Amino acid sequence: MSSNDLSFAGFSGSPGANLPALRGHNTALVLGLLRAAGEEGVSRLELAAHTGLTPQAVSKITARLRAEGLAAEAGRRASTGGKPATVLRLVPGARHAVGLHLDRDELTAVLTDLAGEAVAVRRAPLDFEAGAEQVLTTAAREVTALRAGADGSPVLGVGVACPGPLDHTTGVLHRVTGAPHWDGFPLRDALAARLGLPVVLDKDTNAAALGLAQDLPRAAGSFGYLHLGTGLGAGLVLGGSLYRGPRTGAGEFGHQTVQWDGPRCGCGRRGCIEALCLAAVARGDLPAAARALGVGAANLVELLDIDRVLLGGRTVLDHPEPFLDGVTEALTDLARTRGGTGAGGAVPVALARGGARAVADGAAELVLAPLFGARGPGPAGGPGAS
Amino acid sequence: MSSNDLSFAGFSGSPGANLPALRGHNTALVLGLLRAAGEEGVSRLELAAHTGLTPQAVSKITARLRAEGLAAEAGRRASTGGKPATVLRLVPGARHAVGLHLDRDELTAVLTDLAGEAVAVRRAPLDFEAGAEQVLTTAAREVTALRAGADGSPVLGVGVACPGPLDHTTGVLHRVTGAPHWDGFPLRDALAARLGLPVVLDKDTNAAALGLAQDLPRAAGSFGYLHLGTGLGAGLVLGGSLYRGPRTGAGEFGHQTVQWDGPRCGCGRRGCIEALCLAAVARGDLPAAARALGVGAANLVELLDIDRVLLGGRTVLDHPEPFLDGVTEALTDLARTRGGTGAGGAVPVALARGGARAVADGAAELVLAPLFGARGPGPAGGPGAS
DNA sequence: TGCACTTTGGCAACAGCGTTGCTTAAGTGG
DNA sequence: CCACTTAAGCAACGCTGTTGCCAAAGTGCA
Repeated sequence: MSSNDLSFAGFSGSPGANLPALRGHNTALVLGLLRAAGEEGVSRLELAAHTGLTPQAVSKITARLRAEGLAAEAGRRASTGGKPATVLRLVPGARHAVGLHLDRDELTAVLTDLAGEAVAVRRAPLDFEAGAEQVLTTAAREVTALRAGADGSPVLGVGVACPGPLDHTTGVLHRVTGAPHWDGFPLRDALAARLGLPVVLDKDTNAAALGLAQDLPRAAGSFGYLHLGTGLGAGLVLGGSLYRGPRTGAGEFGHQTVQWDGPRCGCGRRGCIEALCLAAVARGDLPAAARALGVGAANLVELLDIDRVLLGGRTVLDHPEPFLDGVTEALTDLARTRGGTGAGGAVPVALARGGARAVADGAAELVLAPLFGARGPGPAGGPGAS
Repeated sequence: MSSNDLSFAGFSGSPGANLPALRGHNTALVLGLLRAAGEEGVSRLELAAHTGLTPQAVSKITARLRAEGLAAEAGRRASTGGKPATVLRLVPGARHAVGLHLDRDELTAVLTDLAGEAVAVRRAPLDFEAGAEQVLTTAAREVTALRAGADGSPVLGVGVACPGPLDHTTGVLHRVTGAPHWDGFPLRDALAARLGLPVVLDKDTNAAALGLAQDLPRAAGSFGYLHLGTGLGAGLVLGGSLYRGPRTGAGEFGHQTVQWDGPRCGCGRRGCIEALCLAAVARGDLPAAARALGVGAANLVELLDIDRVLLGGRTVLDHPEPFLDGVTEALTDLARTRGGTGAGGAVPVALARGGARAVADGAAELVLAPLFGARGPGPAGGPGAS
């Protein structure tokens, strides 16, 4: 593997797996564990235990990673009665990625290392509705400026996060509210052509959720990220991996009906969370907005059995407490009615890490995440070994 | 591989993949395509095209399957200018599985072949609340009686579908409403010990959804199965595979709030779909019940971007039309507000195939599905090759 | 009737994956 | 000083899908 070609993860496209795909899968798995270990590092034997591979296989894989500069030895552990274990660590600076958050009025761009840490940030005013040409020019300028910070190491690609509906698989925008001329525009390919870099496009909420997923302890986690800004949306991480749905339409949380005989929403129907929430925010009644959000969060938790709810978006970030309190109360109430299923207790609510930069950081993760293993949900379930 | 050991699908447990796992993965993939092809069969080259494997690899895999009796040659295609293709078909009778539906007042047991077709059905009255001993005895008796129908071919295992909350991974029941003594009972292991067969336990709605998933054209499908009987629940198939959530809690659809200031539900909260729905059914107003169901279905479609809604359960099966009409109307209304995203049109609604036996058929699928490939959602998405 | 062509599928040799068996490295503890 | 334990590498190996080549079995035109 040389320079920019980091297409691990195999299994892309056709489902059949051959030897290169298998190698890619295991390599990505090991890289993912190295990343999760962070500064502390991991020993080869620990990697073997976590992956289920033999120590010898891990030795070969890590030897390749070291040869490519992606991993390095970093001291030793204290002995436990025998030869002390050699600690391996990810070399974060070996590759970089760019995350681009195109919001309605502002562009945020970050250059991150392999660990997902931002090493440079740029902001610029943006009029998203002004049209493709202007946006592309601004975006290309900012990305080019950031690339200098990579300091020689390859930039793997650019992750782009946008508001409106869009198709992740094709990289095409759909009728963005307030900017109809964007409908059908192949933003991904257009930007890729300008930059000469791979580009991945996704919704802002999905990018943020993907970024937040990297903080979770293990791959098994499921959570919902609720983003309340000028609108209300959600990103869903199920079984450790981002769930986009067949048309990148999953996470349309704002128009969930929670009061079917309620006030009419801009979408034409009644009692949508977004309408209830934003109306309450407009009249300054944040607790009421939080209650509406809480009802939706409870529905989400109940329907998808998720482990955690994270809140973000400008409106929440401006006044976090009332929202945290309101949603916590709704979920506590839910837990009470469910009677505590053993491990019981309410599903925890927290503020999403990253603040205003959460989306841009997550956008970079659109490029990085595939390198570290897809961590999809397992098989539909097999016969228990009786 | 001999007799009962059909543990394909590899990748179970630890995520690291070795050669046996790879072989299992591809074998399951081919078996899945053979099953999907049904009576028509598939040629080796078609299998190669669908899996992305080379024709030679497919030849080796199918040769093994034929040696094991799981596949057979079945005539030839018409020539297209060269040597006519040999058609391969699954041999449905090579293995069997048992599906067990334990409802509150009745037991339904089916013996199915590899294709999932029922070859024998038994029903027996059951008092689920009477206690474990009685239920186990009845279940063991019925399964034993069915096994005779397998006629020498190995029975792979027993899939068991129950109402209440339970844990699929451990096979343990949780506080079933009306039968507190079941709480914590290890039904899977107890039944496996009696029968000497592998047992898989899951919720009735999950089993039904898994069964219905086999009818879908391709692996990519996502749908929600809404089951309205004595209660209201759902089974979610996302990206072609059943989504259970971390604690087998996903699909708790009945207590979704759709009218947060509505009438109080038995669960303690207000405006749950189940309460609204069942109240309407009780007073004979099926259109109103359907409207409530429709609001929930629209929420589901919007949140998870699913392709299809299927309805089932006794209450729906008794009078399908009003429910189909009501839910269709709700989804048509939703599609109108969304403005038709290109391929547009409303998400289709249909009655679940299988009628009263849908759950039992699906229970058998708990055993069969792992043999045919897990078909989980793909990686979180990689950089498009610019 | 014959021959060129196309398509299907198997045989044999091969590269490369993780595994196994064994050896070396580098500590602890009596 | 030596037995013991733990970590990690070397070499040989089994098995995977792949590649190159060839036989089988049709069509279609001369």
